[in-house]
Amino acid sequence: MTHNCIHWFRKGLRLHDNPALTAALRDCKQLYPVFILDPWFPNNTKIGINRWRFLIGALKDLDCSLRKLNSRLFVVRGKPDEVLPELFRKWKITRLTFEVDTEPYSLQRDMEVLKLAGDHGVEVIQKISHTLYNLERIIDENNQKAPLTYVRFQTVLKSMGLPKRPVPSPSLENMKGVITPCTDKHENYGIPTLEELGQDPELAIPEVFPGGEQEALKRLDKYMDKPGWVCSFEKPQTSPNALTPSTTVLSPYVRFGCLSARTFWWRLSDVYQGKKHSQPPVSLHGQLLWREFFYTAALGVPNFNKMEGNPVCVQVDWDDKPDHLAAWREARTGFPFIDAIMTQLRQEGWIHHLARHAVACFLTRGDLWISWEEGQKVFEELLLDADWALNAGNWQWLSASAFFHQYFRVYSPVAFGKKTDKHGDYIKKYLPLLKKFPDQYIYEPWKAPRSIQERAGCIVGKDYPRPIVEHEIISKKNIQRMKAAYAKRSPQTAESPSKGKGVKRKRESIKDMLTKKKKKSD
DNA sequence: CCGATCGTTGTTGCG
DNA sequence: GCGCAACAACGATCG
Repeated sequence: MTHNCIHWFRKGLRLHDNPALTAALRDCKQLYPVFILDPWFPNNTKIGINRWRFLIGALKDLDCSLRKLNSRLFVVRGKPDEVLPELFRKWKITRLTFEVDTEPYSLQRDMEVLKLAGDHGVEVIQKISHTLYNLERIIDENNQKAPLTYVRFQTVLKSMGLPKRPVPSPSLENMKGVITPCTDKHENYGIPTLEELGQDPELAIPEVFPGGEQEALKRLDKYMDKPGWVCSFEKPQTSPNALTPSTTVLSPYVRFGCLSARTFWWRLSDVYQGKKHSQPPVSLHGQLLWREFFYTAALGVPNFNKMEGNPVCVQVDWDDKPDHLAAWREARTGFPFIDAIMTQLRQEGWIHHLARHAVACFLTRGDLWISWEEGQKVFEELLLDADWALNAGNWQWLSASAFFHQYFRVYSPVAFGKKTDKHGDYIKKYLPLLKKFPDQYIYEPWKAPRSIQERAGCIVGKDYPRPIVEHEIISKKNIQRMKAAYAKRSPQTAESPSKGKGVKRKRESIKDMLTKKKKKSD
C-alpha cells in the first residue's frame, strides 16, 4: 500500500495546483522531488544567461518550499532515460508522477520513460495541469484538427465547459508519514550555478524578473489587487514602449509553471465576479486562451516550429542574409525603435507583445525578408517566457505564414512606436547614445541635419548605424513577394493529397457529430 | 459549392 | 484629436 515515489518536476515548478505532486503524496512513504538537468536542452537550443538565471531562481524557490514541508529538491544531472532507471533502483521506487507536457520532444521523452518505468515495475501517474484543458479533447471536438482561428477555438471550448479548479498546495498535514531520505553526501543533487551551466556571472545584468513560485504569486496578487485595471484590460490598448511594463509580465512564470494557468484563470474570475469586464480575445482571460490556442495548434500541427513540412504554414522564399540577421539580433538596424526593443530583450529577457510584433514583422515580411525560424531561435535564447508552442505560433502569425494572413498590414519601424511614446523616452532609456536627439528625430536620427547630430554627440553612420533598409521601398516590394508566395500556395492547398482524405472526411465528421451528441446527452 | 463575413494590436491622409 | 476611407487584398469559417 505504501509507495516510494519520485515526483518529476519539468515545467510545473510549483507546489500550488500540482495534481501530480498531490497524487505522489497519496499512500507515500518516501518522496523524492526531482528535477532533471537534461543535456538535450542546451545542445539543441541556445539558452541565454537570463533564462538560466530564471530557472535557477525557480529551482531554489522550489527547494526552499519543499524544505518547509520537511522535504527537498534533488537536481539530477543527466538524460532522463538514463538517470531515471538508476534512481528507480537506488531509491526502490514504486511510483513516478509528473505533469503532462505536450511538446513533441516531451511527448517522445515521456513515452520512453513510460516504457522504462514499466520495465522496472514503477507505476506512472500523469496529470494535466500545465494547460487549462485537455488539448487532445479540444482537437477531438474539432474533428481531429486544431482550430486555426480564435473564434473557432472559442466555439469548440463552449462544448467543454470551464477549466478545472486548481488543487491546493500540499500542507504539513499531507506530509504526515512521508519522508525524504537524505542521501549520500558525495552526490551532486544541489541547485546548479550559472558557472556550472556554462555562463559567466560577471556578464549578468541586475535581475529584473526573478524566477520562482513565490515571486509569481506575489506578482499575481499585485495585479489582482487592482480590479479596475483587470476588468478594463484590453491587450491592444497596452503600450509596447512603456518605461515600466504595461502588462503583467506573468508570462515567464506561467511558462515555467511557477504560476498555474488555472490558478491565474480562477483568480481573474474572482475579480470579474459581478463586474463589467473586458472579454476574450483582448481580456486577461483572453490572453490565457491565446496560450491555449497555440498549445493546441502546436500539438495538432506537425512540424509546428518549422516552415517545411508544416501544413498550415505558407512556404516563403525567405532570403539568407547573415549580416542583416546579425544587425537585427544585435540591435544595430539603424531604426532606434527596433534597436531599443532588441536591447531591452537582451538585457531584461522580456519585451511587450506589441514590441515583439514590431521586431518580428521587421525581420520577416516587413523589411529584412529573413525566415521567422531565425527570429524564433533568437527569442528562444533571450525571452524568459520563451515557450515552444507560443514562440512558433506567434512567429508564424507575425510573418503572415499562418493564422494571420493580412500581409499587407505592415508595421512601420518609425510610426508604430510614436503612437504610444511620441517623445521617444523608451528609445532614450535603452539607447542612451541617442538621448540628446530632439523628439523630432528620435525615431529617425538619420534625418537630422549634421549640426543637430553633432550637438547630440552622435553621428549617424559613425556612432549609430544608418538604417540597413529603406522601409518605404522594401516593405512595398515585400508585400508583392508575399502575394506571390500566397498565389503559389492556394492551388496546392486545394489539390493537396493530405486533404485527399476529403472523401473520408464526410464520414468522419458524421461519426464525430454522433459522438458529440452522445456526449451532450450524457 | 459559393459568396459573405470577419479577423486582439497597420499606415497615411483627409475632413 | 478623432473617425473614416483608401491602400491592396489574404484565408478560415459559416450559412
